[in-house]
Amino acid sequence: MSNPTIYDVARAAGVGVGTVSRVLNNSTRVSPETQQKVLSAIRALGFRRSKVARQLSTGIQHRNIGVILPFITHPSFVERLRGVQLALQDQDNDFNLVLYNVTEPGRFHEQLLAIVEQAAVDGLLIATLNVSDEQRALLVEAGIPFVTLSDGCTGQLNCISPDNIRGGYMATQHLLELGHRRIAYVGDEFPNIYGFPTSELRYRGYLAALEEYDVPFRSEYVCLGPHGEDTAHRLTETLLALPEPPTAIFAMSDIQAVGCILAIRGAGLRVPEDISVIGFDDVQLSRYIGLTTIRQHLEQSGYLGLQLLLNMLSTPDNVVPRQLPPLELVLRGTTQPYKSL
Amino acid sequence: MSNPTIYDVARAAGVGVGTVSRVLNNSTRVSPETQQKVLSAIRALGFRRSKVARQLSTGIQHRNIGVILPFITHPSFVERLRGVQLALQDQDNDFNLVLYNVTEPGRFHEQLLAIVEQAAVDGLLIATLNVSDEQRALLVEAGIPFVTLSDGCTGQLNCISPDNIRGGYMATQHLLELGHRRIAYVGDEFPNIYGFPTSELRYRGYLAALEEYDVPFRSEYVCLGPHGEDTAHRLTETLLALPEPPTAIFAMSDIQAVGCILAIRGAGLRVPEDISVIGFDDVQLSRYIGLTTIRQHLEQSGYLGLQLLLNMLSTPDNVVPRQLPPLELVLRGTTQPYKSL
DNA sequence: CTGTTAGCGCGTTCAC
DNA sequence: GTGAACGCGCTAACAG
Repeated sequence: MSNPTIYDVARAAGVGVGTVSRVLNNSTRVSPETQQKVLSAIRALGFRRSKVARQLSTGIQHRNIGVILPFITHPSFVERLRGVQLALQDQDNDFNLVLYNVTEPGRFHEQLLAIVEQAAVDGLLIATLNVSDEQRALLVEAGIPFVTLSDGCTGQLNCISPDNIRGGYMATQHLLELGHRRIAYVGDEFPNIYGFPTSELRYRGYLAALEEYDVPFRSEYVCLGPHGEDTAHRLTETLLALPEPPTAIFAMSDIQAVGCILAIRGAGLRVPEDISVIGFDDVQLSRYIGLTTIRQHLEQSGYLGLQLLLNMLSTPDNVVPRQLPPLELVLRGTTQPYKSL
Repeated sequence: MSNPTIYDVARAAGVGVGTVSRVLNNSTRVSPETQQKVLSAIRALGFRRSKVARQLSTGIQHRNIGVILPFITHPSFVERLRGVQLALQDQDNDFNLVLYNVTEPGRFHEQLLAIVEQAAVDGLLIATLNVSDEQRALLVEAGIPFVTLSDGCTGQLNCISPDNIRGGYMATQHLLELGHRRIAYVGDEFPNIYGFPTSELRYRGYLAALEEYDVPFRSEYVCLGPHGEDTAHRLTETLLALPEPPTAIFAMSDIQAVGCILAIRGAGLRVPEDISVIGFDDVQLSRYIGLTTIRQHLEQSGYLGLQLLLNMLSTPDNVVPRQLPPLELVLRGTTQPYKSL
């Protein structure tokens, strides 16, 4: 029932295993006739040589680095992946890139367990997923170096993370400096389903900026919901229906900002003339639609993350920390100074 | 110099290999003291158990399906990958997704060779890359089932491909029906660096449509260059500088269409009032910027391709062909009827 | 040219 | 509870 081995092939062809191995490896020292015999035996049995046995025997192990991320529709994963890929190619080492997709938040732990159990990976990059202490310990114990691209890690060496609080502050500050006082926040509910606190952190920056500018907090201006353009669209509609709607919106991601903009336009209003909108991330899309946003260097984070991981893999005793460039305010066309009507 | 094995650990801890194996697998039947001895020996030696040996021994091989594609900045790879991922998750089988990135066209063959040599993969999805007969034979001989997401395969069972000629025809026809007669084609030089004939096929559709509508072909309206938004931008500028510039542009991809639009706007003209633009692909971006385009169901093609591959893997004797939905004209805001000035 | 044999590193029976 | 021996499927070195 199990797959045929070279022994089966050898028997079927009436030769020794060595010969089978030789034709498999295109060794020249095989007579054409026996080669044919072996070849047809291989075909007849549907033989396929075992990768693992081969690797064990040759000692040639190609190593895998795994990237595990929630494969959500969000474009940010692409940008990070691009960076990962770039780092991999720069180093020119023969690591395979194995992609693990977390479809449901609940399955992350299960998948992590499987990865550890199978020893499937030599190093792991964990993107946009919250790693519990227990999970950290699991990986450490298994001897699998890992780097997280989390949004809320605080000064851990093996984590690449932007300063989300500061980013939230910067976005809100920009709006405040433009004279806006009725500023809404549209973001993910927190903690979000994957357990990362991105939205909360950016929200805290939002609060801090409001306080700094002595602008009273208004709970009706805070709209939280599941991540996505559609949700942001709906939330914005409720915002617009308010007796005193906001004059500016800080969306916690560019995709959500798009939802906001579409909702505003759908209500017959203009961006930025009637309402200013600022996003967060600076994904590629934002360039094309001219969205003002906070650039968090997503590609860089993937790049640095993988570079760090490779560093941990090659010289564990000499791991040099990596630093993300500071967040930048990218001015484009969706914000403008507040004008009273 | 080589990595320590359980034998080394056993010797260092003064126990047998069996015991080491037991603590490794959390077998309960180990006394706490010996467990500690083993554990510290493991730590001292920096032991990490071999993945391959373990797999060989347990017989638990997890299978890999490889996806090889040019990891260009082009967003279409993302869409296909999303489809691939979806198919993988729908089947709920424990295949690992291994990503191979072709950075330089010349390296594709080399990478393919490596994949075959290492038997790294149980099935291969080859996206947007031209596979020579020699390479096909290589894969067949190695017993690696593969599916291509090529742009120019003609009725092969293991290929998912849109009808690019027809797509080119549809795009051009749309422009012609709107009354345009001065229609430019902006596309990749062909064959492009990766050897696939996409641009040429769509161009042939363009020609066919022109002929059908008795519109004389004008070579100055055909602008070819390396793929990318920037190139399209430049090419469009030369188009606009023509004594008699086109009134409509068919760009062979959405990204290039974006380049065209930006160039047109940069010249102080409007889209579609002054010049109509139609793209090809219907990537996500196009929805946001309201680009009229030909939808080629990229995600679907990834989905169907992987589904087909899994089908070939599980029941090689009963491979059912897959069919891509027909191309669709997606009307958005970048084309309008021709108006003479 | 070809058959035989000894590992590759680990899990897993067996006896002890 | 623990050590020794065998086998996973294949390669490579050694005889013939």
